[in-house]
Amino acid sequence: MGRHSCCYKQKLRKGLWSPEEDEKLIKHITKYGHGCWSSVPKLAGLQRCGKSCRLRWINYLRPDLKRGTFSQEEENLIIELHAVLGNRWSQIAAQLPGRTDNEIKNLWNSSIKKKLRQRGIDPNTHKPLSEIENEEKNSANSKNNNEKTSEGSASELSFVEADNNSNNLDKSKPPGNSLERYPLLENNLPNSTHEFFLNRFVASHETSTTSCNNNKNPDMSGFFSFQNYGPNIGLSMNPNTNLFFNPNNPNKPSEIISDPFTSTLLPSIKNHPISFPSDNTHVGPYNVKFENWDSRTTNVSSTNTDLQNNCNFFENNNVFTWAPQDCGKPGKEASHVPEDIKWTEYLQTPFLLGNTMHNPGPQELYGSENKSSQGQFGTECSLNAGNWHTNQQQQQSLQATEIYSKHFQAATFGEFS
DNA sequence: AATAAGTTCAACCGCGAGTGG
DNA sequence: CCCACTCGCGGTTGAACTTAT
Repeated sequence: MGRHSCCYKQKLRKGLWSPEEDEKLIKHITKYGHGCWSSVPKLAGLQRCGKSCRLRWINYLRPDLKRGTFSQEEENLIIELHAVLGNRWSQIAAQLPGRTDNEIKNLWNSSIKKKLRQRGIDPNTHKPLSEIENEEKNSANSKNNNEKTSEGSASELSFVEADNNSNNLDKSKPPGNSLERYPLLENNLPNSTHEFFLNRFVASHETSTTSCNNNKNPDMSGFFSFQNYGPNIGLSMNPNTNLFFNPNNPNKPSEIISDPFTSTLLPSIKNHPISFPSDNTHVGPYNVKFENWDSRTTNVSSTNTDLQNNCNFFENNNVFTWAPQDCGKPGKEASHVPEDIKWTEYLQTPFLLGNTMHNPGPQELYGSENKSSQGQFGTECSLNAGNWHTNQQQQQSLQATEIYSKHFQAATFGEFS
């Protein structure tokens, strides 16, 4: 592991975080918010650079992290999303509440890739490996031919080639031959399948961030039809991964997708009526009392009407963005548009996902193994250095949806305050 | 028991985007 | 437009851990 140049200049600490450092960071952020990350280490009394603090918080200390082993449903979802989004880990992570992009990326590289290859599926293109080999042969042939004629035609083959080289992954394009894998889109596909996906994403993003009364429909239906995968990988044939589908009509977009805020209350919220937890269980590595997390997260008396009437509900209440409380630059804060909430966050907020993923049992969610020092998702980890009390039984009894509805409640109704 | 090989995952690196002066 | 700064992202690294020999 290297060292940030800023760390090097300032002779800052690097490497693994000690419990003492974690404690300092948590205390600081829970009390003051992170503000400008660059100022956090100084204010928190840490010999780290702001970047390192940010990373530590986002990937490890955040209270809404799930941790533990990935469930089969989560893996399936990752595979499906990867087929659409490619290596856009942050967007994939946005679909999996409590998971970080880093975590998902690691899982992909260490586990899922291997599994797919074992099943004869190319993890980059999500096509059968045999098909890839054929295409490579054809590509080689056509390349020889094209060299004699013209260059630069954006062919499917060149796309596959690019995808096969992860270093050259074109982030603007989802991988693979979409027509084959997204049959529902056949009638809708524009000239470029990749553009189609991108446009959908961009449109939905813009829609959600610019106008809540906009009825643009980020139609995601038909994205997933992974006939290539075997049953053990369990993809879209899994009825529980109907993330983007209207369960009554898979060919039509869900009401949730079409208009998350104007027409009706989020159906998933309806289906998962909020009930306050009797305990104060959190999923992060520490049990944290939020004293002054963010002015927008506390003292919020929110109702369903708020959700309906205020399209900026999440933004105003900062439920998911953990935005800075004070960014040191007054102008910036004054005109602070809360951190950009991606379409994915609108659409697949935890309670939405809870409705789309079946509720896996605790064993399924977290696995039964006790990963010694990795058991960081205990609910009652003391802030005492080196004394991380875990209560995995209690933790494991929480299902994903419960966990996240709790956090939603907590953030919305001031549970942490 | 010792060691090599393989795996996991926390953390770093470098880049690009956004923003303000 | 340029520059400085911050933030966030994806790729990569390497220490710690696990498994195989």
